[in-house]
Amino acid sequence: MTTVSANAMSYQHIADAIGIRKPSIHHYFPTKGALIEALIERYSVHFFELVDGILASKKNGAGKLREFIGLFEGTLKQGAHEQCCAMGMLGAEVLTLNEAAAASVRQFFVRSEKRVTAILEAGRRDGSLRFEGTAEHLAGMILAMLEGELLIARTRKQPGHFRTATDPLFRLIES
Amino acid sequence: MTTVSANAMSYQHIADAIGIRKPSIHHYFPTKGALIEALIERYSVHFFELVDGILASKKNGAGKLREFIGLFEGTLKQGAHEQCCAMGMLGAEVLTLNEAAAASVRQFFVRSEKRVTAILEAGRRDGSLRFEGTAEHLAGMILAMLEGELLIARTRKQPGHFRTATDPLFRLIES
DNA sequence: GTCTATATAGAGATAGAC
DNA sequence: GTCTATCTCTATATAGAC
Repeated sequence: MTTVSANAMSYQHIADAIGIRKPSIHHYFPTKGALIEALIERYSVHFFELVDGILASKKNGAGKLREFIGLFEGTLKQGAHEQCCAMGMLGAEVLTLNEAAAASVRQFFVRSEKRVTAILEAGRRDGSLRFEGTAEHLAGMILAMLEGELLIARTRKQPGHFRTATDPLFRLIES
Repeated sequence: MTTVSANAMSYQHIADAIGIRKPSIHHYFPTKGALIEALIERYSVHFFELVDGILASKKNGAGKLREFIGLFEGTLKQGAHEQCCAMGMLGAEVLTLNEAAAASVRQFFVRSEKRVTAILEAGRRDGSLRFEGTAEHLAGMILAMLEGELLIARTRKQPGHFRTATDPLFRLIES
């Protein structure tokens, strides 16, 4: 199921993929809104488990930032479980989602920005990162860069584009 | 027509918006693929006219970069003709587009990256911008940041988020 | 918990009148 | 160039049997 958008994902696709019939899915997710909300919740929990693992590691700030960016790059790999960041996918469709789902997507980005802010502040404290201004604003920029590059990388034939587009960040802020 | 995705945009929506009936649209755009291709072409021509105007201006590189970023910020404004970057919208759906349309979207990003590269090189020459590494790679990062922030900004309630997430760039590369 | 059958709505698209 | 009428397909969703 190389799912590419919430709107493009249908009960029929899911039914075919897991080998049951369409109405059986409604037993678990009565409406599509409920299904998408569950998808967001599941992805979100998984993502922040990984991120909090990174935050708890012994690496310095720059190392944590590289690992965080690696999470995003990993979603582009052939055969990856998720072939794009589910939130970028849903963010693009946020205006078509119900209010609960839209709020969850918004929440995802707010929480992500907080985590990147924490990484940047750690890096500034331990001397591995150097930048002026608030960590929060720079975190917003980095998150935007990552979501945007996932989007752009999927349009490119060039596999290494993600790396060349995100590496310049380290030339700018790494000590 | 607050169009939010190519898949969400239907002949019916267009018909309602411009006051004719669905089949009349097929007279101009026989298939939806043709319609989307025309949309991409039109948007692309318009966008690069604006960008080339910026490139030809007397501003220094940093000024040109600010103007280029302003083009993206403008698409977020209430009542703007386009309420999101059409290419970001289509980029997110690129895997659902036909080959011709997908190639046009890819081409759009390639050409955009070239323009940003030119702006960065101009800025480095005139001394208004300072950065290490290739201008092309940094251009990839900036474009990713812009597309990603358009996406994220639409999920945020906070109107100033675009500005705070893109401003840090200038603290990093402006002389 | 999964199924068949079906309801309802909307999509893209075509035929043919005017 | 725009219309009415219609086709076909697919979508989400429900009822009710097993």
